Amino acid sequence: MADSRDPIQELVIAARRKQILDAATQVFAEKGFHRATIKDIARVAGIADGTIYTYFASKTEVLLAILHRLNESTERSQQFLQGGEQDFRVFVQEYIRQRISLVWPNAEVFRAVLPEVLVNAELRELYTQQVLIPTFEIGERYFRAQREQGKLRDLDVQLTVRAVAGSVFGLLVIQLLGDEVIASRWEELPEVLTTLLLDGLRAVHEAPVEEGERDADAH
Amino acid sequence: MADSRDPIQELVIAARRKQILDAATQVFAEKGFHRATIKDIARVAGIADGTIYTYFASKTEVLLAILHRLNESTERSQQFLQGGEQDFRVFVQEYIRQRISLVWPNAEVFRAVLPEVLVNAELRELYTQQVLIPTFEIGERYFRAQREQGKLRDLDVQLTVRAVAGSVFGLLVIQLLGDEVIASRWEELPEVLTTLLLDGLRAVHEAPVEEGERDADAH
Amino acid sequence: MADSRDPIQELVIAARRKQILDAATQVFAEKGFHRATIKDIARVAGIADGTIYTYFASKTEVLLAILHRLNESTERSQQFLQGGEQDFRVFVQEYIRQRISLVWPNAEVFRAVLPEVLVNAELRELYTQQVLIPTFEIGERYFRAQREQGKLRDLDVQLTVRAVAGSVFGLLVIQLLGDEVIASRWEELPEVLTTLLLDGLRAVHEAPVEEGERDADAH
Amino acid sequence: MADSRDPIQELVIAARRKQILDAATQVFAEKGFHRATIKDIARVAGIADGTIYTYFASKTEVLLAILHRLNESTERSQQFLQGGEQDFRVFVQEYIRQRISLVWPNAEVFRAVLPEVLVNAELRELYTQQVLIPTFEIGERYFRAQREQGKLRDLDVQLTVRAVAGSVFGLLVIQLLGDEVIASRWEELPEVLTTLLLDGLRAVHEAPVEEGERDADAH
DNA sequence: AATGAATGAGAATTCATTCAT
DNA sequence: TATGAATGAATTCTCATTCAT
Repeated sequence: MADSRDPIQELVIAARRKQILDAATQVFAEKGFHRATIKDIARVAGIADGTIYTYFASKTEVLLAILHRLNESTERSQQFLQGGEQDFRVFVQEYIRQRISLVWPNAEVFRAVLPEVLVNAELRELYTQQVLIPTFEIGERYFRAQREQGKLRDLDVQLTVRAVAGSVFGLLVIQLLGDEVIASRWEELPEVLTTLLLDGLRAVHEAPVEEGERDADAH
Repeated sequence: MADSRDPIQELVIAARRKQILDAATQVFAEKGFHRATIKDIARVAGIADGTIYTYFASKTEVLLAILHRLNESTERSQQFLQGGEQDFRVFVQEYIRQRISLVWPNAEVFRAVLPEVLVNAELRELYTQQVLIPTFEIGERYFRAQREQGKLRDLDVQLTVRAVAGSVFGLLVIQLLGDEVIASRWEELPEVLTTLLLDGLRAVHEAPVEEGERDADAH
Repeated sequence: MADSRDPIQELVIAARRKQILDAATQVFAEKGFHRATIKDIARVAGIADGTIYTYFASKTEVLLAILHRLNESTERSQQFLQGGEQDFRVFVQEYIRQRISLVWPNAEVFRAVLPEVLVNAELRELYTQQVLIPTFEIGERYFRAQREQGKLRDLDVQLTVRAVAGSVFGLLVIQLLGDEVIASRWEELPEVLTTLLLDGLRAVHEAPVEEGERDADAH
Repeated sequence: MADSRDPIQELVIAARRKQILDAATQVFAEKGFHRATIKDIARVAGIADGTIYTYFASKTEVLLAILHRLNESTERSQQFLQGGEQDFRVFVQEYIRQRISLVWPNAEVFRAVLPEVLVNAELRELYTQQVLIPTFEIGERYFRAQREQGKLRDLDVQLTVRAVAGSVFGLLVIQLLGDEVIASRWEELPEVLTTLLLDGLRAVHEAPVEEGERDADAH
C-alpha cells in the first residue's frame, strides 16, 4: 500500500490516510468505536466506504493507526526530557507541563482510543508496551539518578512515578467524564499540579514531618 | 416486576438480578460492552438469553444497573467521611485509603463501565451527576473548612480536590491499561500516595520553600 | 379438557373459555392476530398467561374458537331463513336486515378474524366450508325456487347471490377500513341496500329496459 | 438513494425496487405480512436479506410501498372517469368494469395488503385518505350531478355510492376467502353486477313499484 | 484508485409455550 | 387448576467487508 516508491504517490497516500484518521478520530470520540460505522467515517472524510479499505485493512486497523499516531507525538514530546540533566524542581515542572500540553489538545483522541484500549487485550498490550512502559522508564531512570545524587528522598520510585503520571491521566479521565471545572480551567492545571506534587498539601502550615512520624502515618 | 409484595419473591428476584449483574460485569470487563453479547452474559449466568429480559429491559439497562450498584457502594463508603471533623492528615490518609479500597476491588467493574461511560453521553451525564459531583463536593467542603481554620495553605480548592481524586483514578486507569507494577503492589498504594500528596516529592531533602520562592515557582 | 362430566365444572369451563375469547377478540381486533400476545390477552382477561393453555392448545386455537363462535351465531340467525316460503321482496329485505344485524354488532370480531382468514389457508378452508358455502346455498336454493315459480327473472343465480351477499360484506369491509359515513349511518343501510338491490339505481326515472337493450348493454 | 441524478442509476434502482415489491407481494399474499419474513422475500427476489434494506427502511416500508403502487394504478384508472359526462347507464357500467378489471388482476396484492390495513391504524388512515375517500368523492360528485339533472331518483348518495363500491369490494373479499365460483367466473361479473345494480333483482317480472309502495318497503 | 451496492454473519429482542410450585 | 418465570427458536435489522464497474 505504502510500498509505492513514487514520492508523490506517497504524499497522496499519506494525505489520504490522515484524512481518514482525522475523520475516524472525530467519529470514534463522538460515538465510540463500536457505534461508529465505516459509513460514518467515510461520510466525515468525504469519501466512499470502500475507499477506507484501500488504506486500512479493517476498522480495527484504523483505530490502531490512531493509536500509533498518538504514540508518535508522545515519543516526540518525550525526547527532549531524555537529556534531562535539569534541576529536579524544573524537571518535574517541565514534565507535568509536557504531559498536560500533550494530553489535553488530544483529549478527544484519548476518548476515541481509551475505551477500546481498556477492553481489548491486544490493543492494551500494544499501548502498554509502546507508550506506558517507555514513559515510566524515563521517569524511573530520572528519579533513580536523582536519588543516587542525594537530591531525592528515599521514596518508592516505581509507584511514585506512576502516581505522578497517574495524576495527569486521572485528571484527563475526569475531564472526559464531563467535569466542567477541569474543562474550563485546564490551563491552570500545570501550576496547581506541580505545586501539589512537589510540596504536598500541607506544605506551608505544617512543619515537615520527622522521619519516624511519617513512617507511623504511613503504615 | 419488583412490585411484588411477596418478600420471598423479592428475595428471589434480587438474587436473580445479582446473578445477571455479576455475569454481565465479568463479561463486559472481558470484552467490552459491545463485544459482549446477551448470549455471553446468559451463558456465564447459567440462564437462558430470554431470562435476562425478564429482569432488565435491555442490554443498556444492565449496564446502567451495574453503574447504580457501583454508585451505591461509593455512597456507602463516603458516608463516614461526611462527618469529617478529623485532623487533616488523618482525613487525607483516610480518604485515599477509602478510595483505593473502594476502587480496587471493583477494578473490573470500572473496566466494564468506564469505556461506555466515556463515550455514551447519557451515561456520562448520569455518572457525573450521581458520582463525580457529589464526591468532589465532599472534598471541596472539607478543604474549605480546613482552609478557613487556617490549617491549609491557600491552594486552589477545586483543582486540588480534583487532582487528589484524579491521582487515585489515574492509577486505576493505569492498572486497567495493564500495568503490572500497580496490579501487584496496589496494597502499598495508600501509603505511597498519602505521603506524596501530603508532603510532596521533595519533602525531606529540600528545605521547605520560602513563600516568595514558591510563588515564583508556581506562576 | 371439556370432557369433565360434572355439570358445574362444565359451566365454569365454559365461562372461562368465554372470558378468554372475549378478551382475545378485543385484543385481536385492536392489534391484529400477530401483534396481539398471549400476555395481552391474559391481562385483558384478568388471568395468568399459562392459564390460557389450560383452555386452548395454542394461540391459533383461540382464533379458531372465535371463528367457531361467529359461525354459530351465523347459523342460528340463518335457521329462520331456511323455512323461507315468504314473498320474494320480503325475503330479500329480511335477508339483508339479517345479515346486517348479524354482521355489524360483530364488526370487531370480523376485524379480529378476517385478516388472518384471508391469509391462512387452513382457516380459509374452514371458513369457506362452514360459513360461506352454506350461506350461499341457502340463497341459491331460494333464488332457484323463485325462478322456477316464475317470480324471478332469468338471472345468474350463483353470481347474483354472491353479489347480494358481497354487497353487505363489502360495506362491512369499507367500514372496517375506517369509513366514517358507514360507521355513523349503518342503521340506515338495510333500507338503502334493499331498495338498491330490489329496484336498481334507475328504478324511477328510466323506463324498464327492453330485453334486447339490456342485453346490448351487458355484453 | 433515489436522489441520484444519474438516469441509468435511477432505472437500476427502480428495477430493483420493483423486484423486491413483486417478491414481497407474492410472499405477503401467501403467508400474510407477519408470517412472511425478510428472508422469504429476499429468497423469492433472488437477493440477499440485507439488500432489501438498501431500498426500504423496514419491512413495514415495503408494505407501504406496495400500497402506494396499488394507489397509483387506482388513480390512473380513475382519471378517465373524472371527465364523466357520459350517459348514466354507460357510466355505471364503465365504473364497474373499471373497478373489476383494476381489482381482480391485483387480487393477490389486496390479499397481501388488506389484512394488515384492517388491523394497523396508521396504514388504515393512509388507505382511507388516499384511496377510499377520493374514490367515493368521484362517485358522489357524479351521482349528485345526475340527480340534479333529474336523471336519477332521489336516493341517498353517500350510502348508495358506498353500496356500489362495496359490492365490488365484497365480491373481491369473497373470492379472497376462497370462493371458487367467483374465482372461475370473474369475467362475467361486470355484466351480472351492472344489471343487478342498474335494474335490481325484480327488474323484469315485477312491475316497477309505485312510490308509496317502495316507501313502505324501505322503512 | 474510487465507488457504493450487495452480501450475509451476527446481535438484540420478542413471545408462544412449558412446567415446577 | 392457576401461576408466571424460564426457555430458546425465530425474527428484524445492522454493518464490516467485498468486488464488479
